Amino acid sequence: MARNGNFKPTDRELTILRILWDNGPCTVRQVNEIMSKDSNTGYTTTLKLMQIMTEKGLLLRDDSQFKHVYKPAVTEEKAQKQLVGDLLDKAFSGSAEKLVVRALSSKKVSTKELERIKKLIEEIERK
Amino acid sequence: MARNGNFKPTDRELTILRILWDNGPCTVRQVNEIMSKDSNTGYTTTLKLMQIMTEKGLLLRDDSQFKHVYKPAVTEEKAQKQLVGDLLDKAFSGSAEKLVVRALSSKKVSTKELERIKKLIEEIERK
DNA sequence: TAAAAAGTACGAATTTTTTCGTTGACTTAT
DNA sequence: ATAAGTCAACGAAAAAATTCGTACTTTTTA
Repeated sequence: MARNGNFKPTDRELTILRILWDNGPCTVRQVNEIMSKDSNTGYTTTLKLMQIMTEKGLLLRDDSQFKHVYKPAVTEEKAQKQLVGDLLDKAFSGSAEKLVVRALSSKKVSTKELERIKKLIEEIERK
Repeated sequence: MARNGNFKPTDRELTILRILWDNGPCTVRQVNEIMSKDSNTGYTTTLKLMQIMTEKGLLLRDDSQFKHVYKPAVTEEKAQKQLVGDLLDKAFSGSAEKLVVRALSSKKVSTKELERIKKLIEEIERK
């Protein structure tokens, strides 16, 4: 999917990407253990998921060793942009403002974060 | 789904919700016509989708007339909060700041919008 | 070095989503 | 009032996502 420009991971796939972004390249077992903290998942289930994700072009696999090591094929930044862009279109009719409003009101955001966001806005405005 | 607190519409379902939020209560035909502008969809396909959404608790149906009229069971605001919250957790490890950064950099945002967002931030800060 | 442990591949079952054909009920225009 | 058009119900099938059992391979360890 990443290959042909279509990046649309399912929930489960996003969970795995998240784990790999946070922890760096992992084996299936490592991913499975982290994932199982929240929702119990059989080892082979995780394996299959990651194999399919590799086929889709979402993950890259190093199979030169016995324990295959997987890593994301997409940077966190690129994926996040895509996901936000999608949500923007589908749920907010393209209004970034509304999305920001909801984001800021949906979770507690620290004063420091707010300050940084303001700075970002001012930076954008200068261009 | 909305019923048990789980609000997780599929893409297709979100498209339909979007149409109903924008246009107010609609018959299946109306929704189908709007949806078909982008992607051709058979009438019965749309019908089935909306029936299932009704079962799931995503839509409400008035079937007192021959032509059933559907409307969202969830307000746009509530749905948007949910969706942003979900994405926040799943793709941003809960960091609203990052999400906002991505949102502002993923689409062109007008100066006016940026100003309004700044105002919003200042408002939040005052509390 | 042989048994146990850990790993991958494969295939199949299950569930969910998406699609649409057919049928029969209700409305409208003739 | 009847033919043509519009609609909802239903069932079924295709496609996608999720799950896991089993078999086979490699590594570890006793």
